[in-house]
Amino acid sequence: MQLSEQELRRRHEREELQKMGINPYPSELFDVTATAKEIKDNFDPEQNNYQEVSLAGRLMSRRIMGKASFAELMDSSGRIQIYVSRDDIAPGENKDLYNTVFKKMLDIGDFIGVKGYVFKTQVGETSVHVTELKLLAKSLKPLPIVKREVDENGVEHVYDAFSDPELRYRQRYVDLVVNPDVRDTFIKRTKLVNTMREYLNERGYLEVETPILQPLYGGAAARPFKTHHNTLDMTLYLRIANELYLKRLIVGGFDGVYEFSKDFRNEGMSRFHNPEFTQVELYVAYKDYYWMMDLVEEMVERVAIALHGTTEVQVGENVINFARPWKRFTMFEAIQHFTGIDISEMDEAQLRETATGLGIKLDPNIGKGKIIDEIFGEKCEGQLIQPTFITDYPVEMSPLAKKHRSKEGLVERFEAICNGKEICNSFSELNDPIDQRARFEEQLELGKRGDTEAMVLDEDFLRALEYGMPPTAGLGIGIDRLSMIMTNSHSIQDVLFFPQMKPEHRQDS
RNA sequence: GAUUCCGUAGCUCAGCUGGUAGAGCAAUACACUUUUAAUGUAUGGGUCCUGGGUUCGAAUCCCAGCGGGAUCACCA
Repeated sequence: MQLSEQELRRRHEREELQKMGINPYPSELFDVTATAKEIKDNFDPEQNNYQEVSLAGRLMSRRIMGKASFAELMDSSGRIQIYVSRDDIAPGENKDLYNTVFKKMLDIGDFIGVKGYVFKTQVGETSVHVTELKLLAKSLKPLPIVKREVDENGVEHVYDAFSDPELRYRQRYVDLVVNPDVRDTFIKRTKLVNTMREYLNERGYLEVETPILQPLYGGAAARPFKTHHNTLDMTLYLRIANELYLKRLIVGGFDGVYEFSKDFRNEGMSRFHNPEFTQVELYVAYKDYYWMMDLVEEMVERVAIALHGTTEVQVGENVINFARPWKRFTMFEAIQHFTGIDISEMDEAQLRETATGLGIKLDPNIGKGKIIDEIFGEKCEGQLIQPTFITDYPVEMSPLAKKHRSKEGLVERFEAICNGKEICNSFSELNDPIDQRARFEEQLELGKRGDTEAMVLDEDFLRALEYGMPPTAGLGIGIDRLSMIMTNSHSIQDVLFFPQMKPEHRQDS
């Protein structure tokens, strides 16, 4: 590995510091008493508070003016200016700590700890006047230098942004250091999950864990990742959904269970798809899908408020309002609304003709349900910007959902669509074991005809249903998708710390 | 998977119809004790993604590969 000039110099400095008796990586704790944000929010020159503070972080910029310097220290809360004067940090005869260590041996990116008192400079910048300075960890690679200036109109200008997407995703640690927005996005993501978890816990539902390594995959239409257990000498699959295990727990007598889970699907990648992604799935006994719509509205509204303080969220060009109640359309109503065509009474041939007439290209092998889904996907979904529930899906698309209580050929299912994309999927769960077996068998037929995403028959799940499962409402929410909307992110890679990428260098195998 | 654009200094980018590499920031040296994209002067820093080809000569043109972005298709 060829080292750059700057890397060689920093390595040299590391050695020089050691020769001076300064450990560039000391072990002992550094007692932090304040953060940058806390000081900037609360310092008041009249109260003369924060006169003995201790804080730690990365050195992010330096402006050396001879015997005194200004620098920026960045901790987890943000940046604060520090003022370092030679005679304050090195009061005796020996000025090495300032002249040599601070001015020459320290670099942007190094972790330092400082003690001192807070004051405001002549231009009014809250700053820490440093009386003691200690190196906490030497940085050997130069960080990208991103400069920001706020002009007289309060508009921020960014210079030399660290913007190369490849570098940002591959070296997320660097992205996080120099791009504060990235940090905010991920804090919001965690807050989103926490808000949901609190909501579900308040209602008494039990957070559980179910297997990721499964002998049979199920609960969704997707191609799985396959792996192998050596001792058992058997094939295992990484889960594509949690549904079938969570329903087993409802059979077992829990009234409400949920799981935040990483799921894995061996499919294409795009700005909406990563091979591993996060869902929350919830199953509640004795409820139906109407009840679940109310829950989704309430929970997602609460997430929006928790993240933004309001139900309104800017997403791209649109302002999306998550305030309850959301619009509700059956799939047929939505299609009629956006195309003017009532397809509710059509047979397969009429549907095919209608779809073709709307300019939709259809695979000749697909059946009635799939055609309806195609029409909806092409003509409706993208136009649904404000959160909207779409209900009552064709039975062919939903092998785990209960048949509609009154509408032939449909199931009791809904999706919430927002910003033209699905954010959740839910149904009254199918609990008739005979019907469930028939639906699995239809899936097997699809599989035989070459559908690589068809479900497999899970005998143990059927056995569980035969013991009896109460009427149950189930829900899945894509956490990554919802995070994208809630943080106004264009790509799923922006809401995953470490999105999947090809290896940087091809590995010779 | 398809189409298309991109890959040059630590970062952001110039580099024309081919003549052997530039800027700003960062770095180094000096000056400067309330600056803030600090400033001034000077200096160093490159596998031009990789491998072939054309040519007297390739960052530039051609071919192949690697990596990435965008859009589209499948899917959450």
